[in-house]
Amino acid sequence: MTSRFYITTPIYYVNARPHIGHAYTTIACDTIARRQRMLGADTYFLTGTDEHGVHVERAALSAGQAPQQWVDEVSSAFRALWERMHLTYDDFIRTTSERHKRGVQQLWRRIRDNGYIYKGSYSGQYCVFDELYVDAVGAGAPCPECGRPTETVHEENYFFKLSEFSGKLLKLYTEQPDFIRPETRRNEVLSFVRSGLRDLSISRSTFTWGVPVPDDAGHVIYVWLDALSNYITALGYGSDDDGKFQKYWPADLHMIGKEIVRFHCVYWPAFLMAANLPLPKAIVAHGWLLFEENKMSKSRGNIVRAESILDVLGSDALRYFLLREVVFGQDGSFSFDALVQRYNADLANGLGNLASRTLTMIQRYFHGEIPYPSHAAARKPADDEIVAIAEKTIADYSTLVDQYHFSRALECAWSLVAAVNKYIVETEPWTLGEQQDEMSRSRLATILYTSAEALRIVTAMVHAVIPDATARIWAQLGLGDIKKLALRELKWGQLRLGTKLGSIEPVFPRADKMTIERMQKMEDQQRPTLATAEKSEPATQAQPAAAQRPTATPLPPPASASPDGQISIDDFAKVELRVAQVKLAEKVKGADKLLRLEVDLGTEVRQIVAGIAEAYLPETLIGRKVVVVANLAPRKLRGLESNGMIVAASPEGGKAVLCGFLEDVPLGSRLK
RNA sequence: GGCGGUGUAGCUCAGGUGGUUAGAGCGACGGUCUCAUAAUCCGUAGGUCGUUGGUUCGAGUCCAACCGCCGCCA
Repeated sequence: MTSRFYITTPIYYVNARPHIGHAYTTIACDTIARRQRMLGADTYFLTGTDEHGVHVERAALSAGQAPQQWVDEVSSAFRALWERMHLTYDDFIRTTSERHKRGVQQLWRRIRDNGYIYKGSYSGQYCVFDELYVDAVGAGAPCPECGRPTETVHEENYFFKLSEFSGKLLKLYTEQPDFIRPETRRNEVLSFVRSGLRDLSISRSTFTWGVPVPDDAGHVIYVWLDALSNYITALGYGSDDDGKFQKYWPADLHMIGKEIVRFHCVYWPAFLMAANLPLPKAIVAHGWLLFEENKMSKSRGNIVRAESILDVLGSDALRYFLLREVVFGQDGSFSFDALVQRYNADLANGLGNLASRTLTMIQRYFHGEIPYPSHAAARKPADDEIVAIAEKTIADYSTLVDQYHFSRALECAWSLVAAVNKYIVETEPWTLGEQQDEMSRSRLATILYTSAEALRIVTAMVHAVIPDATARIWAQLGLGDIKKLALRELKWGQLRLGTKLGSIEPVFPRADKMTIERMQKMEDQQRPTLATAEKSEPATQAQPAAAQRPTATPLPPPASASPDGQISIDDFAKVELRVAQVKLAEKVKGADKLLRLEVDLGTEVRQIVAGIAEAYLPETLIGRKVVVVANLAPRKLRGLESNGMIVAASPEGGKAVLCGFLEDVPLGSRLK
């Protein structure tokens, strides 16, 4: 019986276009899925988009679009990118699809019929932004997720009896220590569950963009219950044809980011238990991909898209970099510099060059046919060493990669590459190539066979990671279609003598100095366009790219003032003043005058460092609406990046007085 | 504030159960070969192993306190 393997990515929220963070998760899953297929497993790889919730509704409205139109666009952007990257997913689920909605409602009914859903009422604080009920006292208390002031609400909701599952969940974590990886996430979940679980509100009635609660159209199902269900609805759960569900569920692996551990490790198993459905076998949480040590964010303007990398270096380069550079499970750092360095050192100089030199010599000395020694005496200890290293590498690599230690696995694979390069230098096949005697020819044949066979083995092993280049090396080795490779049977000596090489060409041409600039330039060019495309972000849209990246684009010339000091209306229009609300304020260490603020512009939260500490205590500012210069170029103060400026009156010799409003104004409103 | 984690060469990290001169990769520098994508290969780099105490014949490796960073929770 063939084994089955069902693997999922999270479904991506369509409030933003795909970037390399999304690509990272999906690449990791694609690698695992490809490997499982090569190992002969009947593999099913699912990804998709999460399209419900108040954020999406809001984004669509502000773009003047119907929600459905909006989500169609963004969802297709994800699929377009995945196609370009040759990601081999088997299905793409959208939460707005009928098949999904039907399945979610079915799951709801099942949980309800089992007695785990009840109608209750909630009065307290609610964060509209995060759709989150907040356990806090006092009107306007800040949301623990985003820091925005919460609203006091009284509403009827459906609740899930999460509190009844503490014991069962703890039993699950104990009996299956590998249910949650890595260990540190497991510890978090354990302490969360041990501290006691409260029932979970699983419906919302304040907006409509969601899946209606069965038999009560006034409510929509909580986005997380909606979203998590995708893992089974995509398999046909709740439909007439649930063959795939029967076949593939439970999932072998849910791959997720560390920010959604709780939903996957606590809520999801509890929902499934309540519905009497089998639980997934494992959940693996990876870390975040940072850009040069910083979190990628819209306000920083440092989100890296995958497109420029694909255009310049190709998808293999990105795949290899992400899996090799980042210790899986931990946060990792992306930079163009590191990408190019890895590319040149490992792919071009390492594997690419090994293929090139080996194949060229076989071409030159043996007319392009894999040679084999005619004399047993031509064999030397160095050859056997390579065989031993190769066999050990096959074993070690597969152990590591099957534990999702991609970085160490690739390091291990490359140790074979290095060993073969060294072997070639030490055995000097080019010297033997000048000799015509039979012994020299035999020795030369041994060396080149050994090199080519080692190359074949590395190529086969890492195919799941760098599929395109390895397919080409495979063809150059004269081995045809790499897809037919049975990885499980991979071992030394399978390369047949006489195999005719294909045409040889470099697979990883070296990247020159201009490479980084080219990618960077593409990113910069893309940003203004994206700002326009992402209509959900009026603040970003209005913000010229020049303001975000002062080094990349020349700054506009200073506003031309007339001799009497007057400016034109156009000059004033360059200053983008907007209403924002302070959600967090704290003193900057070591600075008497500075406060670090986080302000909400309605569409984004950004950090501003303001020199008002002598005039205001931080805690008095929280919740206050202020005026912000939104398109001011970022600047570092005391090591903190300030993205804008708070407008205040500055009397001579007196303390600053913040600008405010007598009437209430919506966040993000522009002053003009 | 509670719980958990973490701090080792310029960078990224290895260093079960304490034991001779603390390791690897990359980068940098010097050298070599020439089959190869100016690639390969060889050599060099002397890091208070966060700080301070303690246990021990002996601690990067155990304990305590402190400092820094991170995560989860409140």
